Amino acid sequence: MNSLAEENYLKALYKLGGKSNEVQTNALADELNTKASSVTDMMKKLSDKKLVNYEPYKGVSLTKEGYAIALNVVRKHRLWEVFLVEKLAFKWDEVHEIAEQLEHIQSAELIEKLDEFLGFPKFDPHGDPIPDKDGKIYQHLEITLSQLEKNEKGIVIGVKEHSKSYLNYLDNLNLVLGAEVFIEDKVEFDSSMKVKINNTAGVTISNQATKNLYIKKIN
Amino acid sequence: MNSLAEENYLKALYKLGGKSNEVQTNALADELNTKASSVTDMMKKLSDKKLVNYEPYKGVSLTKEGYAIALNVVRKHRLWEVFLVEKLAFKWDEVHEIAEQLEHIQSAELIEKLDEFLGFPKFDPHGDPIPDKDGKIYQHLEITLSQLEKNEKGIVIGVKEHSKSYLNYLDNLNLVLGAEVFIEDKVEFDSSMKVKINNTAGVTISNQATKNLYIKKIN
DNA sequence: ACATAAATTTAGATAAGTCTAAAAATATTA
DNA sequence: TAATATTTTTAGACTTATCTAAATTTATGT
Repeated sequence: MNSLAEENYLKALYKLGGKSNEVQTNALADELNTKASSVTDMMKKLSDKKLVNYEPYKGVSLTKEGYAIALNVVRKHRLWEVFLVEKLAFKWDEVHEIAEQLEHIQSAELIEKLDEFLGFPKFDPHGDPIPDKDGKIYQHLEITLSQLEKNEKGIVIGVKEHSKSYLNYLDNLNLVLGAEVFIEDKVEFDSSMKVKINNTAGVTISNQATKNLYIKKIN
Repeated sequence: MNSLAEENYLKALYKLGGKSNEVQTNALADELNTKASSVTDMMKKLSDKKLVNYEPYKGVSLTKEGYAIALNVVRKHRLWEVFLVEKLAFKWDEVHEIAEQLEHIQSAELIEKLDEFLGFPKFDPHGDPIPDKDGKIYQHLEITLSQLEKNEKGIVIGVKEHSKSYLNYLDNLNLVLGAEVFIEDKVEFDSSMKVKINNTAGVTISNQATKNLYIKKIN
């Protein structure tokens, strides 16, 4: 069994380095709001447990086993987020902190039953893929709204940036998962866009916002 | 905010001493599977935080504030048990360990929403009362099956003993919440009973089993 | 009431996880 | 490439929660 702290390090390692990329000590420390020296300590420990590949001064990456654990934590986090939004009516900008706690509950049976209760969702409320029991991930193409051209249409399928303020901003525009967007115009100067959301009156959206929204192009 | 360990001590204090009864150091140590010296340490800490009344060698009891925290942990535990049984189809003998983890999730809003999602249940899957948001408890009368007389009838409303083996034993007899029992005979020698469960063929049940089952008498 | 037993507390140690400050290794740049 | 800057690690300290063993207090029995 791995401690809460260990799980959080593995998850951060997954977030920053994915399946096998090297991550720097400082990057991990930043991600976890801790100090580099604490990271070093933990990397030694995780290395002893064969959950990470660690060589002093050379960065760290997940081992196969560490990856599996990290992915399972991610799976739990995202399933709980679906539960919170779909069943308990939380908004998508309110669920992260609670899921950060729920993701550490230890019970394989609980998660399988929760998965079933939720209808085996493939994506969480932010459009992030939910790894299945065997670690398989249904990743969708990463086209952002900013990449669409004038007169093209798309469906919102996810967000790249997860801050509360951004999610809240999108929510107010009705730019939620499943919303239809039509590009009325693109402004070359600042790369902002004028779009129609679900066929309502057009609004202008900054590049900062459009480049963080994943879209599926439709006709 | 209180640590997980602190919450567990408060909960144990509630279990053993209720709202305000004194609890001995060793009793607490037994309940928590820890050592008396650890209990003493924690009592000093909780006393500093004004969550318990503690005088060396004299035992401890909850303060008003400590009681409120303990009761909230109990509320969370029991609501999660309802969720696990009613929504995720766990059996009543499988939920305790998972609820022991879930009870420590910190989010008042989560619990209010969960309560609503579950339909504001008054009792958990073992018949234990669920304190409401304000700490009110709907306690039902504590009559046990062993107290019924020959030819009397009752409805199972709860268990006094929560061991997995006992719960499993009851489940196999269909002696679950809501089951109807009719006393066909009482054996004076060993206080065992011959009962009909939901009008099926009579079975014999030991005193050990009948004295741990809460019943509501009916006609 | 005095000796003994039982319960409780104190003292000091340990493990996990974190921190600061200093040392060491690596990277950058003039 | 030598000096400087950046990154990382080491050393030692701290906190929380726990333990063992010894000391102390309270309870019990004759």
